[in-house]
Amino acid sequence: MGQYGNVEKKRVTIYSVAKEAGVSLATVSRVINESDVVKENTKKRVQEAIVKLGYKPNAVAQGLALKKTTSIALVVPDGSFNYIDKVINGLLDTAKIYKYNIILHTATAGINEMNEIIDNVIKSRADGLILYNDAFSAKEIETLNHFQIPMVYLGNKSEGDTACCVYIDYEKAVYELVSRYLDKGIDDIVVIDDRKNPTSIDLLLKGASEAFEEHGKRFGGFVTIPEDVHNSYEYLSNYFAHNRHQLVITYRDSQAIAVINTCTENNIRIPEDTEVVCIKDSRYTDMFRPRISSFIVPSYDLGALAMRIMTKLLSGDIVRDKEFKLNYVYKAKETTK
Amino acid sequence: MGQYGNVEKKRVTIYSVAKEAGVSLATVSRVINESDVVKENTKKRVQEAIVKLGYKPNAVAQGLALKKTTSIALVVPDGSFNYIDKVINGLLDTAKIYKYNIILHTATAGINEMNEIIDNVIKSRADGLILYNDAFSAKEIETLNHFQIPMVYLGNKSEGDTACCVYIDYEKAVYELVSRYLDKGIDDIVVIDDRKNPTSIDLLLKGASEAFEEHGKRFGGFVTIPEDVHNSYEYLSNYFAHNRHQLVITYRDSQAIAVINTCTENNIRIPEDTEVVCIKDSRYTDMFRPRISSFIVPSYDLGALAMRIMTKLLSGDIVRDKEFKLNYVYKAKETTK
DNA sequence: CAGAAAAATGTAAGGGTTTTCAATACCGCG
DNA sequence: CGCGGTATTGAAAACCCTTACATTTTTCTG
Repeated sequence: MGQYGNVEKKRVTIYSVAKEAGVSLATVSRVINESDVVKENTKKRVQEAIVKLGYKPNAVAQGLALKKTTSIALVVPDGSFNYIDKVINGLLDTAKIYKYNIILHTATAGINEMNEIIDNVIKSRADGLILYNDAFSAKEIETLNHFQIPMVYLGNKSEGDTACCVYIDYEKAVYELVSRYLDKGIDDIVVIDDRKNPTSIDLLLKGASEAFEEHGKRFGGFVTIPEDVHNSYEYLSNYFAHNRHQLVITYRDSQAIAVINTCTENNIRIPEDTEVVCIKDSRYTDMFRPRISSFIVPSYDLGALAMRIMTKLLSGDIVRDKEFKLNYVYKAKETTK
Repeated sequence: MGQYGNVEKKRVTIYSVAKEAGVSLATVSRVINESDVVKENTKKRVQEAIVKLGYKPNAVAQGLALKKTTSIALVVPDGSFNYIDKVINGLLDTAKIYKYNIILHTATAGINEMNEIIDNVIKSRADGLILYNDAFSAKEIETLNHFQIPMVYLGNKSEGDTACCVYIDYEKAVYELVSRYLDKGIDDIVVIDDRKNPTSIDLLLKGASEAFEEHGKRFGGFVTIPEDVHNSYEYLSNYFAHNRHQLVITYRDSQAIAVINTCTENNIRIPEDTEVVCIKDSRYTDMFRPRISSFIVPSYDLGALAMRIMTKLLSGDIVRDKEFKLNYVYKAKETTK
């Protein structure tokens, strides 16, 4: 059985084209690769042969010859598509421009599948690896640093200082937000601490802590969703049915919605009694009622930039900066006063 | 520059292993591929050499030799990740089991990028193509049928009858739903007709029409969002601020939310004045308030099955059925009486 | 128009596997 | 011990390309 089922037509290779055009295969190769040494006349003949035979270069053979595959592996947390939508779009659009293919992998955060993925990346000879790591622990990520694979961390700071990273400075965002509230004398502030997204959440906690410290106070306000809790919505519901706070900060829209729903159901008015801020905006933060106050995050750019950096890395360019922080904008809506 | 940056260690290939183990490369190949003709003793020696050298087979070379890449291309509509989350999960999990890699492509519905994608698929020698096609027009899909690529349509019926398809029988779902309402004497029913998802929407319209016809009535109730409308939320808002209906059927959660928000803002009570049903459930249909009545759709299974079928296709098994319809369950929540 | 330089093209050696077919090693038996 | 046969192993072609280097053709100079 040949490629593509039982098609029995003989394959058309660079040889067929060469024969058809009456040149050597080297010349055909040069035409394909847009080398400018080929005479205009010959080039035309070859191109006609290519069209006539419907020849398409075999990327696998090219990959073998060139020792690169123009494909890069993308690893995202299992079940994350609903919130990394735009990131992936940015990534894919940029990949398309540079003719890279994206091989998609998911890893369940918590279960250390990194070794398995690395294995695959090495076998498949992907040229590089982009890791969307807002849900992976330092330990999981550490696994990656043993390998000499061009890598970009996307969505968070890289701990091992070898790889590039592009992310939003959530630490600063939260710092500014919390400071503002502390200035107003509001200090009953909690951060929803979802242990399934440790790296990102740690930034939030850090930002909040700093702000508190600077105001001579100690930050202790986190609601920790234990790692083994399956239904975090239920967990939060349960908590907020019995606890009140002045300001609740969440990372994901779904958590903000859980908090808001629960408060409303328990006659806690939003924003009068409790204010809620979601760190990352999503298409739903604006569709939900009340509209959820959040930071507006350039997700598309995040993905696009990560891919751009990857291409630079792969083309051998020296990438001087290791950390790329993208800006965010705070947008107060209806869940804050 | 070698594979993976400036690592200068000589590559370890099947030759290195052969040398290390004192056998020929053919034997190493046999060990790798778990051929059972190799003597136990030799096999052990080879395996030790593999471990010692850290050898990983080069999938590119294998691909060339075997004329297959164990990778399959997945095409999804641009910007669809927020709603095909689970489908992709099912697909990837299954792909992992069968050791297939997924190459991810997006195509903007409406702009005919299929040719470009086909080109890529052929160049990259992906073994097959899975098309999530709830947003592609028949014309776009037609392009694909010219090529002898093993293909599975996911999320919708295939028009060209060559390829397999796995989908939810939305037509029947809507038929049943509408019939139920008509039986109750409710006939001011509209379907949100988003021209950006023609194939799926057409099924809805068909299902509704049938039900009406059977009741001796003519169905004319669609609110068509023109293709050139960017912000469909706004469009729907505008419409529902000035029009009332007894039952509104939408395909996506975001459309249902738009309708509900607008109705509420215009003092149209839900579900008392207007009922709303969303065809596909999502994590948000249950988080939104009021909870949105919807069909519960086995999205994960949809993806998993598509991939399973693909593996069957590729292993040369005869796939007798062409159409795989998956079941759905209707779940009345708070937007219906 | 010869000869040198430049331009265009061709030859052949990889790149790392799989697999067919041939060669060798090993077995049991007479 | 020799033979037929089977179990292992090896040699080499094939998969389809790129590219350094060699060769041929073209162009230019005097």
